[in-house]
Amino acid sequence: MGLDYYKNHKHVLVALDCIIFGFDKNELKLLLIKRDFEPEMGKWSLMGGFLQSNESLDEGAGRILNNLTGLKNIYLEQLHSFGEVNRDPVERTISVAYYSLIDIHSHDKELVKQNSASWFSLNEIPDLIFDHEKMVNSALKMLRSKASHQPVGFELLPEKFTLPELQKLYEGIYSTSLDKRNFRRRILAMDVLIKTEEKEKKYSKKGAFLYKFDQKKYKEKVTNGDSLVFKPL
Amino acid sequence: MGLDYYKNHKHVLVALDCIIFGFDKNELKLLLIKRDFEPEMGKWSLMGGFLQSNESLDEGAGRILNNLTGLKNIYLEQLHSFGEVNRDPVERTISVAYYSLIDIHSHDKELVKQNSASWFSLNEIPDLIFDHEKMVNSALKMLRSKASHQPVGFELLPEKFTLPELQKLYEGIYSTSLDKRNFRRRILAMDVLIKTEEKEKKYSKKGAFLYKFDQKKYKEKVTNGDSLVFKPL
DNA sequence: ATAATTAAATGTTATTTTAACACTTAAAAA
DNA sequence: TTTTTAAGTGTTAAAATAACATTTAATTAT
Repeated sequence: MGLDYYKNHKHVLVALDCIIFGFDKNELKLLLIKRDFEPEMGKWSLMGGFLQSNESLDEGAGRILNNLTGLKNIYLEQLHSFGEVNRDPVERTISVAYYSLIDIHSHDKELVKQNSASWFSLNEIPDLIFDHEKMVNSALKMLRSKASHQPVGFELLPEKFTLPELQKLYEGIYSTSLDKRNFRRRILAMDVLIKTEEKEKKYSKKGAFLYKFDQKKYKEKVTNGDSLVFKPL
Repeated sequence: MGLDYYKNHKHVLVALDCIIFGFDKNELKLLLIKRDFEPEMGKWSLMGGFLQSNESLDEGAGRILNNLTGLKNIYLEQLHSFGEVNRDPVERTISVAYYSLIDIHSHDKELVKQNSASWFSLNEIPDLIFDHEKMVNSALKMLRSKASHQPVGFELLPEKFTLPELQKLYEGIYSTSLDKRNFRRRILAMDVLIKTEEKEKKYSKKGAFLYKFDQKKYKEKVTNGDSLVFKPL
């Protein structure tokens, strides 16, 4: 072996695909694009692109997410790399999949339109190209697992949100229904929420108090190694 | 865009690196190789290689693991892909890291010698090339997380093992000490162990009963969606 | 033969956590 | 002022957990 050992190996294309979650009208949703290019033109797929030579995998995924939503500094985590030999019919390509949680109301709707993208409820997802369905299932599993031991749910909500909204979100993530009293007790016990004096009256006459996620307290807890297990179930 | 869209992107090398865990003398260990090729000749690194065009990522990782240990059908899971731009000084390379759990006494010692590989205790790991230390830390974290909700520990032991040995293993994985009575109660409560009539007398005069892992029962439980949470702590 | 040694094996209890459950309150609308 | 709607709040029985010490089986030494 030696330096030219490297040259004797096949170089492959590296794709980055993003599973983008949002939450709207009490439902967990996914942002998909309608391909206006070959292969599989006209079919639905995850937003993706190819790794460029001047960027890391994380940076590439961030760029692709930004291209579609206009958002920066978004919750984005690597999910898994998919590398079946014939997963892309055109050419050997491995895909590094990322999943992202965004506040569905904060993205650039114009960009989304330009990319012929739309949001789909989890139970209305169309057929997807290649192995993208596998990626989505894997991401959903990951999201569930993550949400049960890290407060990631907040990433899907606007800065201020009510406890009933937060509960609906967790119910969406786990496709289940939760007891209101137990939910509130547990989520407040995590001690990373700040109650504001404002009320959101969209959903009821009484109105529900708005809360904010306490980033600072959360980071402190992480630093101290405090457990942040949140089992909504 | 179109078919030749693919051609306009840089193709990169894809490496596969294996973090190989074993358990010996009450310690969790890692199998590392001394590089006899450039770059970084003479330094320690994870066992790795490049993805070939006729194999999937999983298959490639299995091949590399087999090259070093002679073992097949080993517990092997994808960990994470590492893709910093300059992680490999020779050429842009992304590495898909896998971690593997093997019975340390079952591998081919001749092959290991040929590859100038050795086993290292976790607290005696030498400096590693590139970003391999990051990979090891990440794998250890993953192993801990996995072991707490799936009975992966058995992969690191021979077919038959005693409960004291199993406890030592978990203590190694979590770098902690556990109460014998609570440990036994919990591990047996999982109901995936078969007690044999044989005793292992290596460690005591009385001898400890040997147990086997009940693959069949385990798979049943997985199929039924039974929870298999094991919190040794 | 008996005693000493060594690690394996075993159960109980107080404490904490969890899950199940129904009424009251605030505000707007009728 | 009555009705409507969803928000907000506590208690309790059951289950899970964590803390803890003695007995047992077999070998080794006397």
